[in-house]
Amino acid sequence: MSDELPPLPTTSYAVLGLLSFGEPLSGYEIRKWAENMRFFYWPPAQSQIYSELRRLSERGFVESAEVVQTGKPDKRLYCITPTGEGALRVWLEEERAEPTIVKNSVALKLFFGHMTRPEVLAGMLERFVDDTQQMLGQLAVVQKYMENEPKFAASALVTEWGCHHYNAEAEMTQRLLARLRGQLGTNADYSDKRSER
Amino acid sequence: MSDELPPLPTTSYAVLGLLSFGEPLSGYEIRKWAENMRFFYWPPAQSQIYSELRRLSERGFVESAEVVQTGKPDKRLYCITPTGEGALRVWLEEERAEPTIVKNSVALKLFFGHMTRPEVLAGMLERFVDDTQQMLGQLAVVQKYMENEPKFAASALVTEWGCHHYNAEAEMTQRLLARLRGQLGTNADYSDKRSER
DNA sequence: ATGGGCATGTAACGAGTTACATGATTTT
DNA sequence: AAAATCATGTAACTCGTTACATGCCCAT
Repeated sequence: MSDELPPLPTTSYAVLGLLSFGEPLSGYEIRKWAENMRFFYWPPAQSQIYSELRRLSERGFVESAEVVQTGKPDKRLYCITPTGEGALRVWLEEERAEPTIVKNSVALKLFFGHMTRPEVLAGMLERFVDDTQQMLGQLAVVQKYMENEPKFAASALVTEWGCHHYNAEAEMTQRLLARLRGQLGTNADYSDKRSER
Repeated sequence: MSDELPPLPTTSYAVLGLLSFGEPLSGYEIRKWAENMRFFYWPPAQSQIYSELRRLSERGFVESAEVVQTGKPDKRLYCITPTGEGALRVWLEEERAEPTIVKNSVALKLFFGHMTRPEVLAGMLERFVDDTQQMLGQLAVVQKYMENEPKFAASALVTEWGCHHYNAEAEMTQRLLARLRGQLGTNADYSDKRSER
């Protein structure tokens, strides 16, 4: 009667999903996988991964094959259970997806651009382009790893999508930057800085 | 000595920044503005806006011109102070920007696509394209409001950037969808569903 | 011997959401 | 008469991060 467990947050399913590829993984390994997904889904902190695994375990969605010692420190490997697979499938098939969350502080700062000098904004956008291209390079590595592995067919679709995404982002930002530089001289708001000296 | 206040989270600056355009705003009005920024910065819950305003007020970054009654319920208008403007400028000019956070649960679900049928994934992506186009329409309204207002010159740059962004997103997702549909028949993993009936 | 990678976990905190509470005015 | 909009706020909670604690192995 009182067994209406609250729904799990998306982050739990992200952890659960990583165990659905067949291999048992430790918390530590899950963390590394999750980091490769940061391009489209922000990974939880290391400590949260361990607590998610405990919660998933309480629900019977994962099981820990007991501690393995490979000469290294103790290592607790987790497997997804049939119950867990069922729960994952139910989640995957839910009609209503929650909205995509974006927190782009560069965009936010540019939005308040009237409070600072255009050169500051330009520098910020330059760094953003650099960062985006770096992300792109890192994503390309992940993608190369996944394409041609049939197990990761769908996953590779996502990383490829991500490549296009960050590519487009970098290009759009560069165009924006060019426009911003073009306005540097002509903008009435800031042209008085010329007369300052 | 002990006055090392902890740095404010980005969300605080989002609220503070909205008061930097000159007009005093109430919590309620800030909420509406923040919602127009959801395209590039996820807005805090209504209740959090009020608590951020209290925190900002404690730091002397904003001041509340006392309660105004326009026939309607009480309305507390907040203004940014010179101290607040200084703090905002310092934040805007910080060299190291924090990373952009993305939580795209559609991408996440597609990443685990091996656990469900391609038709489910296709339906999901279709809905995502629809949602993206709807976002685009809403953003266009905001953008129209801001362009040509000199006060919002920088802000309009962001909304325009956002338009390109969501446009690109919709197109990329449609291409992805086409590819997914193309694989529906040829993929060995799922071709056995044909023999099911 | 120093630093980095492997490996797990706890405690305290801060960020952020949900649900609730209230009540007037305007629109349908 | 009902619903939406305006308007503010509290309490309880969950989500998620940071910092700390531990300790081994491996490479430089």
